[in-house]
Amino acid sequence: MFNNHSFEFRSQSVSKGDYIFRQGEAANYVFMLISGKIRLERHLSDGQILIIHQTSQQESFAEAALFSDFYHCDAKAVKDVKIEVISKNTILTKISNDPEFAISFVELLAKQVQSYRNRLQISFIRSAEERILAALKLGIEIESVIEFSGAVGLTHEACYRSLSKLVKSKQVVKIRRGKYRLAG
Amino acid sequence: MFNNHSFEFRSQSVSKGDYIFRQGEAANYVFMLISGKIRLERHLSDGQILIIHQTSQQESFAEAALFSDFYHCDAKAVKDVKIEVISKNTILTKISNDPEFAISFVELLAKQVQSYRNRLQISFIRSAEERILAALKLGIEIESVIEFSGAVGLTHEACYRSLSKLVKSKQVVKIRRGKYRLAG
DNA sequence: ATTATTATATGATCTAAATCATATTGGAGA
DNA sequence: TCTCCAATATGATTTAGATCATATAATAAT
Repeated sequence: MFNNHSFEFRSQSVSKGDYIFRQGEAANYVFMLISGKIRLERHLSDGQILIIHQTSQQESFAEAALFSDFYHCDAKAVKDVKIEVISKNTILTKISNDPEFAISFVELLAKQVQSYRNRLQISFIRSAEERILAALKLGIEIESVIEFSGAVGLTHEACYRSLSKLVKSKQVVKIRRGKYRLAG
Repeated sequence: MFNNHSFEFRSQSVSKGDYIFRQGEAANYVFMLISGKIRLERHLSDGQILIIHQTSQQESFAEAALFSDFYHCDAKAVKDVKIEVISKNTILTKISNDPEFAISFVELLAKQVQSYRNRLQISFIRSAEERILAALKLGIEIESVIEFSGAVGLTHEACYRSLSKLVKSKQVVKIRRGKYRLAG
């Protein structure tokens, strides 16, 4: 969404495995992912890591930090990434001065709200198989079972087991090791 | 947030138990709750009902429908409510023309995103007691255990049991029948 | 005032996912 | 090529929450 708008930003490269920002740091910037893959993750008190969001799309992230003093999660480069770093002030000014931008920004956030509602909904499904099916129907992809298990809130063992059952019952197709898709 | 802005809206009363809109209906309006209490709920395939959101605050709801053709949940009056009904067009125009409104609307949505991330996070906590504690720390209130169980994704039986343990271990205080608060 | 209904509450049992264990596979890197 | 390591995969066991059942208290309805 930032494509159509001129910005004062600086480009930055981050190597795979490195962090773009960490939970608790002062939140001064919003980011635009240009290439690669990033993951937003949060550490739970019991050591579990929750994947808040993950994308390799050209999209912004950490917009929720606009009105927050610090980041509430880690942003990690899952692959080598190129990002654009935009100061919070720049965006707030643009929302005020550029109506078209304001609308598209509101749209972005409204869609995020819906997407979180969907994820919340699937997290309430008790059966592992049903939960995995629901996640796939929502468009959550399985490129790695361990990653996926973090996204749906199941152990990876439960995911492996359920996936193999779903494959047997022909509801899911196994593309290759660790990679699955909805059947049909 | 709509208080400071002049709007063309119509006021409407809805009796307890009635619906303001239903899942699947054409989404033409955003709403502002003036008084009473509303609940947004979604029906899961297994019959479970997920409470998406619930509030008696003076706040807007169904903003996510701004860019959606139909509502994705039911809006139910938990108590008798007074609401203001605002057409989607009105709001979109206002975002374009009123920079101050645009910023506060973005803020509203950004906070909602954070709030859903928080709820998603607690829904991934496996221990019922820890989950309930986390929910209380997030400010989710227990005015009714059955309501609360829907909000945190546990059965009401599990909630009753965990709450009584938490009261015994002095981490939670029972105010009265069905009403609990964090200790301290 | 009496009945009906719903929320609260707790006990007994079941079950499915978590946990723990172990084996295998495939890829990264020396 | 060989070694190492992380991801995949599945088996055995445990356990906590779901489910089913029942009782009681509070509220609403008549």
